Parts: sequence; C-alpha cells; structure tokens
Amino acid sequence: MSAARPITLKALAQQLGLSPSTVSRVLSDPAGRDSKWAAPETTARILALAESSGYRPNPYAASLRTNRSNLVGVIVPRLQDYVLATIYEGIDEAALAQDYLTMVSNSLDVPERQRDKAERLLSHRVDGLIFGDASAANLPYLDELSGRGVPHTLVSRRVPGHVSVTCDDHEGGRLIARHLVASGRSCFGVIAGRPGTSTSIDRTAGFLDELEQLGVPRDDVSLISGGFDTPAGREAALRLLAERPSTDAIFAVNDFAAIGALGVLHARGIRVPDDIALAGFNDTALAAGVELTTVRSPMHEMGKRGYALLVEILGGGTPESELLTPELVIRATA
Amino acid sequence: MSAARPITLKALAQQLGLSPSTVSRVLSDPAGRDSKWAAPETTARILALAESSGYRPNPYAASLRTNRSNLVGVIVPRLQDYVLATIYEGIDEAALAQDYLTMVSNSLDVPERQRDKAERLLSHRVDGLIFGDASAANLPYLDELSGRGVPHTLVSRRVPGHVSVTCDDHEGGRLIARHLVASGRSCFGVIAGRPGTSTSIDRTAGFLDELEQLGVPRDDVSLISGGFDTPAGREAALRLLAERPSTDAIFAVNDFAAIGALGVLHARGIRVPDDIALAGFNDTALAAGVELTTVRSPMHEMGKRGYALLVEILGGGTPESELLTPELVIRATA
DNA sequence: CCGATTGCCACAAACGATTGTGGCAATCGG
DNA sequence: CCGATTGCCACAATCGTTTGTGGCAATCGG
Repeated sequence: MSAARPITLKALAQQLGLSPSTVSRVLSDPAGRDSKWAAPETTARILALAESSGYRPNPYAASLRTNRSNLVGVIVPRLQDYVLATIYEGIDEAALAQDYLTMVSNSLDVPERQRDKAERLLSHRVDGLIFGDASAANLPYLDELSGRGVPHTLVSRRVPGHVSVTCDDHEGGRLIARHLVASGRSCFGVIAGRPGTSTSIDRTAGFLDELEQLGVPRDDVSLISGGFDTPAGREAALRLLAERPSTDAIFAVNDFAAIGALGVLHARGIRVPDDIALAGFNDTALAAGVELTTVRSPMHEMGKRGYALLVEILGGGTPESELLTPELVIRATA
Repeated sequence: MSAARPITLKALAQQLGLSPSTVSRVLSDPAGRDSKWAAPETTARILALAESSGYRPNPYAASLRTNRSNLVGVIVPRLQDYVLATIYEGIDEAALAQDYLTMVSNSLDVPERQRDKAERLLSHRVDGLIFGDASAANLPYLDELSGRGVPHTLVSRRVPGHVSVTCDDHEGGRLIARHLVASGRSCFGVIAGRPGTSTSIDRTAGFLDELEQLGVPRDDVSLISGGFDTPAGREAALRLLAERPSTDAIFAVNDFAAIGALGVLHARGIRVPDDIALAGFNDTALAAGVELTTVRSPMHEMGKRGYALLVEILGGGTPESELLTPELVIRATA
C-alpha cells in the first residue's frame, strides 16, 4: 500500500562505505564499467549494488542542481490528427533513445492556446520546444521565443526565420499535378486546407506551378480553403461540385480532407476515378484503406529530425532547416 | 541569446524585504488574495511583484521537497490510434485544469514495452499512471504495480482487479445486434479485434448474447480475430467472404477495421448496405466521413474520468470502476 | 633517495523550493 | 490591569543530487 520511498544516493553510498560524490560520479559516467573515478573493484561494487537495489536517481534533485531537465516539450495542433500523432511518435522515439522524455500538448491551432501550452511547458523547465503548429497566426510568439533565447524547432510546417524540418510540399504538389495531367485530366479543383499554413500554401503552389508549366490555363483550376479534416473536405467538395460541375480531378492537400471529399463523391454516385480523379497528401494509414492516391510524406522521419535539430541547438549548434523528399503513391482513385 | 536564469523565490523575498518562507506561503495559498499568512497589504505586494517579475516556481525544487511531481504518466497502445489519442486528450484536458501535466508513451501493445515505458515514467517520479493498453498479456505487470503500491487506473480496456473506466462494450455489442436483426439480416460476421482485450471480448460477447436472445442460431455467425486497424479489417473481411459467402451483415468491433472491410466490399463491387450491412464501433471522425453506422463510445469523457479516478486514488480514496454508456449511431452502411 | 605525479576518494557547498517551530507585538477576555 | 490569544513574520532544516576542491598514499622520474 504505502509506496516505499525510493533508495537515495546517500543510502547507497552508506551501504558501500563510500561518499555520495564517488558513487554519483561512477554512476553518471558514460564510460560505465571502466570509469576513471574509482578503482575497478570499487566501480564494480557500486554498479552491482545500484543494480540490485534498483536505484533510480531522483531526476528532480539532478535537474535542480544541473539546471537541465532532459525534457522537451512538443506542441501540436491536435493529437487526434494522425499526421501529427505520427510525427510526435518520431520525436518521442528519438528522444527516448537519448534518455530524453517528451511532453506533448494540443494547441488546436489557436494562437493564445499555443502560447499558453508552451508557457506551461516552459514553467516545467523543458530544455526546448518543438512546434508542429507554426503558422502566420502565431509567428509573433515564435519570434518572441527566439528573442527570449528559448531553443526550439518546427516540424511539419515552416515559417520564415525559424529552423524547421518539413516535407518538400511544393515538390509534392508538383508530383500530383504531373500525374493528373498525365492521366488526361483538364479541369482541376484544389481543396487547399487551412490558410496561413505552409503545408497548405506550398502544396497548392507546387500544384499550380506545375500545371502552369504543363500549359494548363489558370482558369481551369479552382481553389477552396478551409481546414484539414474530413468535414472540411466534405464541405469543400460540395462547393467545388456546385461551382464547377466540369471538374474532373480533385487534389486535397491532406488525406483526411480527401476522404471527406470521397464521401460526397460516393454519395453523389460519381465514379472515382472514372468521372473524377481524387488525390490526397501524406499517405496516412487510411489512404491505403480506401485506395487513395496520395503523396507519401516522411512523417516519422520528420519527427526524428526535428528532435535531432533541437538537440543540436541545445548543444550550441546552429543547424539549417531541412526539406524531406515526398513520394507519389498511385492507388485506385487517380 | 543566453536564456536568463529565471527569478527565484529567494530573490523575490529579498526585493520585498521579506523571508522566503512568507513569500512561499502566500504564493502557494489557494486562497490567493486573502491568505492568512501575511498582512493584506503585504500579500498584495507579494502578489504584485510575483506577477510583474514573471516569477515561476521551480517545479523541481518543489517536487524535491514535497515528494510529489504533479505529473501523471499515460501508456497507450499507440497514439496514432484516433481512439486512444482522443482518450488521451480527455486525460490531458482534465489534468491541465488541475495544474497537472501528463506524459504519454506508446506500448504498441507489447508487454515488455509497456513495462519499459511505465518504469521510465516512474523513474521520472510521476505521481500515478493511466493505462490504455491493459490486456490479459500484461495483467501480471499491472498486478505487480498494485503490489508495489503504485497508484494507477485503466481506461478503454478493463482487466480484473484494477479500477477502470470503460465504455459499456457489452451493451454496445447488443445495440448493433438488435439493429442488424431489426433490419432483416440473418447471416453475421464479426471482425473481433485483438484477442485478450476487453474491448474485443465484451463487444463480441454482447453481440452474440443479443443474437442468441433474438433467436438467431449460433451457427449463423462467424468470428474472426486479428487486430484493430485497417489492414486487419481488410484481411478479416476477405476471409469472411471466402469462408461464408452468404454473410449479409458484418460487425467490426472498431471503426478502423470496419473501414478496412468497407474497402474490400467496395473493391468487390458488393453494395453496402444492400448486399451486406456493415457496422463499426467508436464513432471516430472517419466514421462520419464514410457514412458508417457505428456505436458512439464516450472517448473524451473516458479520459477525463480515468484521470479523475486516479486523483481520487492519489487522495487516498478507493473509487469504483465506471462503465460509460454507448449510443447507437445509424448512418448509411447499416 | 627525494620531489612531483597519479590514482582514489571524501568534504562540503550549492540548486530552489516547503514547512515545523518559534518570536514579538498588538489585541482580547474577564 | 494582567495573562492568554491572535496576527504577522523570520529561522533554519530538509529534499537528493552534482561538482569544485583538496587530501592521502602509492608510484614515478631522474
């Protein structure tokens, strides 16, 4: 019932007839078995007792002394979003491998919430922050953090002036455009996602640039903004069909929006891809489930790199932003 | 560039000409404005300076002294799973409201990983744990935790001997069965999910019990186990169609598996629900997207209650497990 | 053979909070 | 008017680490 108070360093030292300092140095020496802080035999005794007694250093005492927490905070729009959840998994995996722990919070893409969550994390003295929700709307806060010297990196979305690791979204948009044109489509609709986010902006820009390059008149493509989720996709698809019935290809910049669109196409009895081709973005697990043509973005890798760059910054480095390469995944819908 | 060292309590006290103890008591008194630890005017001065100087108590120093961290650890099978992500959001929301922070980790439903992640969290001195991945396979570890006096609760899945908050899965299964029979179905397939988990076991048991009660011969229903995700659903559906072509209704105990099944039905040109009715479970966002008939389980609420019960335990209470009531959501597929 | 290294280890001062104890003045009760 | 209470506050110990400094013996170089 009563959770026994964990063994302390002092207790360990006492049992060993040593001073806490020696035990501490040996235990925290990365060299481990052959640390130079004690005689080999002493080192062995320390390691053995630490192991058998199940000693766990109290991280609070350590952090208090060292002023480092080995904790990184992560802010995402929403963990329910498969894409961000996957990126976070990548972050967490990389962090765990270095004995860092992570804490994650949802910002719901609203700036004051982002600020609130981030400050909360900072109150808990995280060593650095990783943002998955950067956008034009919260750029001021990010800039403030830079000014305050708070180490941070961005993943998934980029904004000017901050180190980020993102998918080459522009290129991703081009890939889709090329594929749709190659398969004979001529009247395009873009479900463009949330305004002010680089994922939305870059993907549609890439799409438009490639179309232009391929000689498609700008008049033959219509854009609809909204959100990244399924309901947003439904709504956008409805508007698209209403405003331009001649549409024969739809590019949703996010798989979830694409699935929403797919729902209305099915409901209308529109055949996919025969009547209208549909493509998404990200290659989430669901995309495979519904045979959706999409672009694979290396989400997991993005998280790992985002963490790695943060560590570089924490170490005093000044890394460059990274662009990960996307890959076209052709399935049944386009 | 250099992150200025945060203001300390001692510094505050010095500027105020008071002792740290007084400042500490006033600041941490929930009564706030009218705490009885100092003269009203003094209290006001303290509060004012704390505010204007942006004082943030160092949580490590506090935890070291109080032996409490105001941190709870959460273990889920996988955050990519919308269901668990939503439950976690509920946990986190409830925790934040009480100034608790949460840390979450994936166990991938493998027992040694669960143990590893949980121990890691315990090393960081979380006050308690919430498990979203309880199953027959890791029951021994959960029992061990009970023995060690580690406060914990379960969400989503239940297991004997541990306090949990789950959906009334048995009842949920009954709801689907009743609906399918009422709409004239007679040959049933169940995509049963991961063996050893209560969500799988209870939902199919409820389904079978209700069918029996409605007079459906046990021979007219076939069960297929596997996993909870989309690929598992695909595979199960394929087997189902092969083994029993007369099937006219499928109950997948999870929306994602259902969507996998939906994919193969579409691919085979089988009309839903005309040829085969399909129902899922959980009412995830995707279910609405594909017009899937399903059972709504209160995921967010589950998280909040799971946290609340943990707090009760931390306070020395001994709460009962809770069963949240599900709700049938009829859409297009059944 | 003697002074300088080197190997091994202990002392003690932090880190920044919380909290038991106690002191002094002003006010109260009778 | 006097002893007891109350209001307001300070002292100092403590939580469990890390780390600068230094001491003693054994070994080394010349």
